Amino acid sequence: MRTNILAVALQLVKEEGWQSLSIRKIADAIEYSVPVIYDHFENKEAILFELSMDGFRLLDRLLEKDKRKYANPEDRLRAHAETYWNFAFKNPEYYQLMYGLGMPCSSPGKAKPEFNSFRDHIGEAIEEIVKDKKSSDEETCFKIHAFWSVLHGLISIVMMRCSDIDDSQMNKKVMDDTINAFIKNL
Amino acid sequence: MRTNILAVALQLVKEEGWQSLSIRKIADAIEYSVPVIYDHFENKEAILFELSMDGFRLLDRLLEKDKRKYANPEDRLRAHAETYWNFAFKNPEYYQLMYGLGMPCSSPGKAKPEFNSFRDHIGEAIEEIVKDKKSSDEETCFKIHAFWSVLHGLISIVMMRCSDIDDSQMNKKVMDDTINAFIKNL
DNA sequence: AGATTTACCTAACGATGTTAGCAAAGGTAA
DNA sequence: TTACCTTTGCTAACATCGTTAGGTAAATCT
Repeated sequence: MRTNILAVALQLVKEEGWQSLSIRKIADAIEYSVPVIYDHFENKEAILFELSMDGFRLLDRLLEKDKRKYANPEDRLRAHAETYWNFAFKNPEYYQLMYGLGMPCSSPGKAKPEFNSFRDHIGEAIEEIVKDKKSSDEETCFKIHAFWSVLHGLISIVMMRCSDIDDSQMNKKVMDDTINAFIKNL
Repeated sequence: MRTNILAVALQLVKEEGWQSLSIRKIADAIEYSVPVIYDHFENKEAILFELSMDGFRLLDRLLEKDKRKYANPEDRLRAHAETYWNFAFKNPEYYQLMYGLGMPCSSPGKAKPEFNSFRDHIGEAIEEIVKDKKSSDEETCFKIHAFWSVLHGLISIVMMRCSDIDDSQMNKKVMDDTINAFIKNL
């Protein structure tokens, strides 16, 4: 039942967006009355939270794959960036929910470890890359933060249709260029 | 009246955030009944839209000041970045509304010219910087896009409390470092 | 059989955005 | 003055939302 509620909610969101998701629509879709939903979730936010966790877990699984595939930290970092990008545009509902894009944000974020999954993965790779170079912990931390921000900025601007570049291939190319420049400067 | 509605709405948002802004609260605050608001705005979204325009205009005015102050394009680009950053954190309500951070987004963005004000300003500066170097129009366009994305990513991650860095001075330093690296690579 | 727990529903509460329709006030023309 | 019309504002309602109180009927346990 719990699983069914989450699945149906996600389906509705894929069809009509976060804005139009309501408890009543979920109830209709699972063919039960409204209060049944409250037997399984404290409130609507709890449903969104659980869905966002699903998103983080899905992303984490993809990043783990990269880790197993690429021993070289630079290759791995590139793969992580690509994975992050693809995840965002294959699952925009998840990405919007996870980072509060264009919707009331469920997550102050810092609370849950899943939230930092991407940060941790690119952190590992970046630390390995800068290991040799004499880079302070603080500098490394900054670089990790900056790398994530760049990616998130590129993705969210495209996702919110703020980009003046329509072609998605081109937008991807902008990311590749930026990532390359970033890695060169590590 | 129209002006008053907008002013009161902004005030309410500053006090309690976008989530809790309602037509009825606005009506209470201006000491009129609810339908009066609909004499001046088609709906709630129109109010948000108008407020976001105010935000874009305010930002534009600050960027224009930079333009008058800095003739050197590199200095100007740095100033624009700083202005953008400061604007975001002095007016988080505006920034959130303008780019749909943690709230239902009113703007598909591309429609309004005000939306591209920042893009245009940094675009001018960047074009002037890369003028000498043999850089295609497309490459320049990409660089503009990337520069904006980097800034937006840094700002929005900090604003949504996704950053693991608490100190705002440090977050600013991350931006400065990133901007420096970016400019060096132009 | 009787008691209790489970599964589920109807119906409501309060808040939201939005609108229909009315009342009072003031100006204009006869 | 009287008749009209526009302006200005309101009350009251509608539909939708998240949420919950309380009830019913079946299933389970003692």
